[in-house]
Amino acid sequence: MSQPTLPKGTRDFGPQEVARRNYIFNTIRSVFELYGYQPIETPVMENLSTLTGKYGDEGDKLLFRILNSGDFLDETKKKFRGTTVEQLEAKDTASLLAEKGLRYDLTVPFARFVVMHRNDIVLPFKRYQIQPVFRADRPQKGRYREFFQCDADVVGSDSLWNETEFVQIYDTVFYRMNLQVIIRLNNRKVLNGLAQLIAAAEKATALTVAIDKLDKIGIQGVRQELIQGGFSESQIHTIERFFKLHGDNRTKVLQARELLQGISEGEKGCDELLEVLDKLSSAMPLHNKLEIDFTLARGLSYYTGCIYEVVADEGTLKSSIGGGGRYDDLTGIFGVKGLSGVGISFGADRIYDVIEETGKFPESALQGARVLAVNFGGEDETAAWQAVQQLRHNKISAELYPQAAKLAKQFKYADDKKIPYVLIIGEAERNAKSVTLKNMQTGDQEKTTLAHVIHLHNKY
RNA sequence: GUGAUUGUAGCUCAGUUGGUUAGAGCGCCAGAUUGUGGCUCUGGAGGUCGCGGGUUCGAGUCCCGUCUUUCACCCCA
Repeated sequence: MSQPTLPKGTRDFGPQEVARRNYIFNTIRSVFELYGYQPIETPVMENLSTLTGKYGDEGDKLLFRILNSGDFLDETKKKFRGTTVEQLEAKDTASLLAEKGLRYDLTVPFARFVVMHRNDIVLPFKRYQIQPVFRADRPQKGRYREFFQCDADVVGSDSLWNETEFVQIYDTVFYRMNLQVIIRLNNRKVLNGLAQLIAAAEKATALTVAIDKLDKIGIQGVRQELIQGGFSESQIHTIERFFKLHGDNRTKVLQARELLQGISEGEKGCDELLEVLDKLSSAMPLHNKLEIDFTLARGLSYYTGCIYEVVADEGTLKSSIGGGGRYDDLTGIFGVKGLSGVGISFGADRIYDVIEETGKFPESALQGARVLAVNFGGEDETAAWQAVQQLRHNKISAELYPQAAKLAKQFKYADDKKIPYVLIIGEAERNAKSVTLKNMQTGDQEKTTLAHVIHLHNKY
């Protein structure tokens, strides 16, 4: 087949899809800016050395690597002539083939940005970033190889006001999108405290990975997973007491704090959660559900404090449409110690899928000309073109049908493109110094003046 | 990366145990209607059956490979 195709997991976007995506981006952007975040952008590609080792072994496998340019292949062949496979494996041969990669998320490039521009930025630095990221994953429902993340992070502030405001940002964005979501909140210190409580600090990761699956594989599944992970019955019993805690958010945290008594890290995690809840209680009530959820773990290993996850409370997509958290020493990996960061991310493509499925895109997400002027050719054509210019001069988006085609064809064009008004200027109208305006939705049409048309449409 | 699954007209899909010239609906184009879209009627165009190989007298149909789609696992937005 000579038909062109797209790489696996990538998509084209037509005019309507772009309009709807812009609606999502604009909603998120306006809330970010409302909270004082400023935009930055970074390149789609980073040095591989910036990216590798930041996302765990699984993450490294999902990095897209960019083949080096030039005739390096021949050079490399010469360079390694006569060397054995064992010698090759001992060297960093990969970097000879690829030294650049596509970014995997926006957080690591942001950390790199902060380090490189540390003398130019004002701390605490609040930035947002809306750009595509790339993962060499197998595509499936809600999972793409190229997708947009919308991140807001603040670096250089330990204050829990940041954590508090991120809850509000999530709440506000989804409220503006008319979407019901559940904002889940936990704290890594609580999870670490739990691991210490059962004397399994070194297995903290295995522990969190297992209990993170609770809502997916159920209590029995988690038990299985924990048993396989080498946890004892009594350890598992303690773990289960944790995720069986119930009551309102405050009660749950207080109960957890009691269970973690004497484990200072765990107590601190609970105190942080309580502080965020307190701060929120003195603000306007949230529109969406906020749930303290001790089973929330999140994969990225660099989280150290509060962690967030957002799932839609409507539609069928079960995976998260947003997530984030606090990471102490984010920039440490790039040599600048002691800078703490906290941030959140919106998964724009998954949000799109949910809004699409629930039919909640507003009509205004459509865009295009409001008025089509029909083209009769000759002097009529000139008159229509002048009218179009008048409309544009008055900020009314308008277009002239580019040739004197059959009227039915021109009307069908307006119909197909959902242009709501058609302006008709023919010989009769020119003689009467008037125009005919047809409303494509109602089918009504009236003879009027161009000035009146402009007056009418400027009201919108 | 593991395990399934899909591919036939622009779109959604039929296509019998392998058997003439591969069909339908929608869409598209033209006409009925030379100043009016949606509704109706009439006619028309449009296919290397994902791609490559194999079996067979004969393959859309069976076999192998490959790409692609979708889904689950892993992991994640």
